[in-house]
Amino acid sequence: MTRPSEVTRERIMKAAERLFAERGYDGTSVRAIVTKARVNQAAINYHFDGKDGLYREVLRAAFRALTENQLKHAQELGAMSREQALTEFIRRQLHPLMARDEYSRHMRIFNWETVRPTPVFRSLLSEEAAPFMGLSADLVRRFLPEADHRTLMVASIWLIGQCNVFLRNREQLAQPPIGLVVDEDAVGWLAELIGRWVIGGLGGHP
Amino acid sequence: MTRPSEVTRERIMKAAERLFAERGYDGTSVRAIVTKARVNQAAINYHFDGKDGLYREVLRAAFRALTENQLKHAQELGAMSREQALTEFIRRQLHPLMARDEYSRHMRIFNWETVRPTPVFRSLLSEEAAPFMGLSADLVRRFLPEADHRTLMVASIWLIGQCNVFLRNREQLAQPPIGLVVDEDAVGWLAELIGRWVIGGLGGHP
DNA sequence: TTGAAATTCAAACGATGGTTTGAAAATGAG
DNA sequence: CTCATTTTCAAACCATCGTTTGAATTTCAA
Repeated sequence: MTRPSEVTRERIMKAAERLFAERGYDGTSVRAIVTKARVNQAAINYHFDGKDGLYREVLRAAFRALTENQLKHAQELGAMSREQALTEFIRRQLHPLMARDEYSRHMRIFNWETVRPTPVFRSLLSEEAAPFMGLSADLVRRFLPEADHRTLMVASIWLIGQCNVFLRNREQLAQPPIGLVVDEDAVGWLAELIGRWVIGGLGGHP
Repeated sequence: MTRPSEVTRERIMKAAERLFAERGYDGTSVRAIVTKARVNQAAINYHFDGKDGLYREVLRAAFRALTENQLKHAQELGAMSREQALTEFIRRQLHPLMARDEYSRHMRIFNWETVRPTPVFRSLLSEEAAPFMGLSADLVRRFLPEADHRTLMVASIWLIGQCNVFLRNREQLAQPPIGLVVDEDAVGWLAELIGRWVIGGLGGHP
């Protein structure tokens, strides 16, 4: 059974996630959230102990969903050639380019955090970023088996960052004078292209 | 002679630049600005016609300084080998890693804009981004002389984005569990490393 | 020195922010 | 059904926000 309190909680979370992603923490008012969620003004304080508490909850949920989604397909990469695995990893990173889905909403919330990290985010990152970093490191190690720890780490970060420009500036890039519109087909093409460059850079055989 | 109005204007600009970079537009109040600048409350409205006008001014100044700084050294790149030029370009991009200087403050203001671009920024970008993109495109073209327009453009964007992860997440990366602290020497090392990967990816000879 | 223009200032304004309140309504175990 | 608990609600509260006001002060050409 879904207790009535659960449905308003869920409504608030959903509305808040969208608004936080769109306008950031400072940019969204609790009044905007309760209006979008069609709940009472005081509901946020009752259920989440204030705007801060709600944001913390939204952030945790986004983080969990995001890492789960990436790690879920981690084992598949092990079965591929290193070149295939790397291209697949990149393709998955580029996925938010295709649609304004839940996934890309979570990414947006994270983007706000990279500009000015909240303490919640900092701890979340230091506690749970390891598996994701590890995934990238595993991919890189197959190309640089003899690299020292520091180089390997930098390479992992570098790999993670390969798609960021395209993700972060999607809207700007779509407009003149660039005009780079990316549909489903184009994502595959883009992943291939970036994949080839990354593989070449790491000394693979594209 | 420096008119008295000029010094308060300058004080406001300076304080505002720092605060906007640190906390973003929504996160900084005009009261915080006037306190930091040690000017009267109404000064912002008198000199800049409101918070919006001040922000516009700060943004324009940051943009101008940033592009000038890159384009000023553009011609030097032409005299180098393509590999040298590309590494130098990357080193220059990594420059803000070294110190909390004016340059990195401008970068931060831009980072806020990439999350949620203001109309001012949009127009600024569409009007004046061309030369900077062109610089990147020139570098890339020396490696991909036969690439079509679309590929060349994507490659240019890709090149510009190579250093973003390190710049944007500097604070986080410096902390555990990564612990990537970057001093002046390390920037050179990092530029070499990234340079080699990019060159390799574009089919050069690292 | 004079006087009009430019600039500074303290105070207040209206709007919006997050949060609190106390009562009303809904819920569900006994 | 009963009644204690949980949940919703409209209204108000208080702080902060960006901006305005009108007078005081400073500036500088005449």
